[in-house]
This record gives sequence, C-alpha cells and structure tokens, in this order.
Amino acid sequence: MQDKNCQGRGQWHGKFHGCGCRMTAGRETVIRVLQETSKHLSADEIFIRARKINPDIGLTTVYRTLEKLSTMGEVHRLDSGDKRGRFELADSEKGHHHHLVCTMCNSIIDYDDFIDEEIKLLKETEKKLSQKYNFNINSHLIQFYGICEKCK
Amino acid sequence: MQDKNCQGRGQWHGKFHGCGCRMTAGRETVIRVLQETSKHLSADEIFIRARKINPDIGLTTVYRTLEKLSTMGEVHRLDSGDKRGRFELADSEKGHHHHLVCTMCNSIIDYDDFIDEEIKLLKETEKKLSQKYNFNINSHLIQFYGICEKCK
DNA sequence: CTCGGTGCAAAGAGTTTGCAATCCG
DNA sequence: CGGATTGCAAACTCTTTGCACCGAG
Repeated sequence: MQDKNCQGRGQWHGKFHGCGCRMTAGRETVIRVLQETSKHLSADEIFIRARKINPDIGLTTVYRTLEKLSTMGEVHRLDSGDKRGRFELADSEKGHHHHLVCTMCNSIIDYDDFIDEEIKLLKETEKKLSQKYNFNINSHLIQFYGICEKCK
Repeated sequence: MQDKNCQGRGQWHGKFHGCGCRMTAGRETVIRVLQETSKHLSADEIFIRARKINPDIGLTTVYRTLEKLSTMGEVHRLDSGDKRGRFELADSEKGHHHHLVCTMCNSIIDYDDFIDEEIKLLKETEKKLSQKYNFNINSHLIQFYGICEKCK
C-alpha cells in the first residue's frame, strides 16, 4: 500500500508468500520498526514502538513475527548478555556492519569500516563452506569481544 | 590439586584472583565440564554433567559461574534459537572454530578449516578496531547463517 | 469462503535473588 | 577471621500456547 512506510513492501509480500505465509498489518509494522532503527531492540521494545504505529498490535504477534523472520533468515537474534533476545534485520537498510561487544557492560558497537578485502574474503569463505557442508548460506554475524573504553 | 582434571587449574586460579575472586570447587567443576565437551551446552546440561563430578553443586552456582566467566571474557554465551543460552569456552582446548547455524532447525556445525588468509585478516581487523574504538579485544565469534543439508 | 494470523489471558521455562550457612585464603 | 561463595526455594521475566475471532487472498 504505502511503500514509503515499509520499504520494499512488495518484496516482503513475496518473501512471505514464498513460504506459504501472508503479509499482514502486524508483520508490516514489525518490519517497519526494524527498518527505522539502528539499535538492537528487544521484543518488548519493538512492541512499544510498533504500538505507536499500530495501536492494535499485540506482543504475541511481535514474537511470532520475529520467530518467523528469524527462521526465514531475514532477522538475526542477538545475544545481549542479559536474558532477553535482541533483534536486527539481517540485511539492514542501515547498511551492513559487524559488532564489537563489551563483556563487562554488554554494550554493542556497530562498525562498518572494514576493508573491501574483508568482504571479499567472507564471500570466498561462504562459497567454500556452502560446498563443503552442503549448506545454503544467507548471511553472517561477526562479533569481536572485549572491554570497551568506558569499562577499562 | 589435580591439574589433570581441570587443565590449567593454576592459570584459572590466577584469572579469578586477578579480579578479586576465588577459585572454588564449584567453579573448577564448571570449567572442567566445559573443557571436556565439544558441544554447546545449556546451563542445565552443564549442571547435570557437573553433578556427576561433584554431586553437591547447585544450578545457581552454574549460572553464577557462567555469568562471571562470561564477564571475564572466558566464555561465550551463544544464542541457539530456542530460549535458553548455550555456552562454550572462548579459548577452547578443543581448538578455535567458527559456526554454521541453520535457521530452520537451529543446529550448529563447528568448522575449523579456515583459510590462512582468514586468520591473518582477522588479526589485522582486530588490531585496527582496537585502536579506532579504544577497545581491548579478547576474542571473536563468527557465524554463517543458512539452511542445512537436512532442512533443504 | 478458507485457512493462516491475531489478541488475550494463562501457562511454561529459564534465570535471578534473598538469606543463612560454609569455605577460601 | 572476614568477605566471597554456595544451595535452596521463592520470585521474576521473558516467551510460548490455547482458543475463539478476524481477515488476506
């Protein structure tokens, strides 16, 4: 309907359709929230933001949507150290990035200033692993762990 | 006491001491369980195995030890898709490896047949990031997501 | 019209916390 | 000895499920 609110709505419609699912208002809302943030939100935080767009949405729908998107490989569930899951689009509009995770305070820094060489190597590795393990690779997650500036 | 049961006991003793903590039977047991497995165990599974070595240990101690080791950067908490956390030594005796995660069935394949280039690039990236973000990097986690052989 | 999706309330599970007893150094 | 650590049970929170109703295609 309004492509400006949920980028690539048609594309998502197709992705859902491809696995026997439907595009609904609830799902659109969750996707939009994920697209509009640059943070790693918990289900709960996504729910609060989603409510502002669509007051009728329930927390259950948020969970079910995230579960489905995760299975589809479109969303990554991150481990934030505390017990709740945090989520981000696998292929974010905000651009591809990797993580620097502080093991003291659990904060996460996104960085995207890595060399072209790194991307090239990843592609190569992906290809090699795909063949060797007969695995269809869709995306990846790279995290470095350590102590951040503040915690030192 | 018996270095053969918990490799590098003295080393661990030192690590704990270094952050104002003590080496105890419970902690030793948890570390030993982690060293002796090649799987990604949940707190619960670690507890069950720990009990076989040391019947007096409590689940609470397992959680508290994992929490501490995680903060120390010695253990990684992995996200397995189901809601419980899974853990592995950051610097396993079993050797360093990366993960291939199936987004359908949540199974994890460890692989360690890296390209030499991959290791070199990682070291380089670590160094660059350390400087740029004033971050002490201790370890990393690399995961590729996709669909496994069985789930295709 | 059909079957997948949704909200609500309740159930389920994993994890954390309070506290008195215990152990390390 | 003194403070860190532990086990137990209770408390908490996040997440999932059952069910009747709704809505996309």
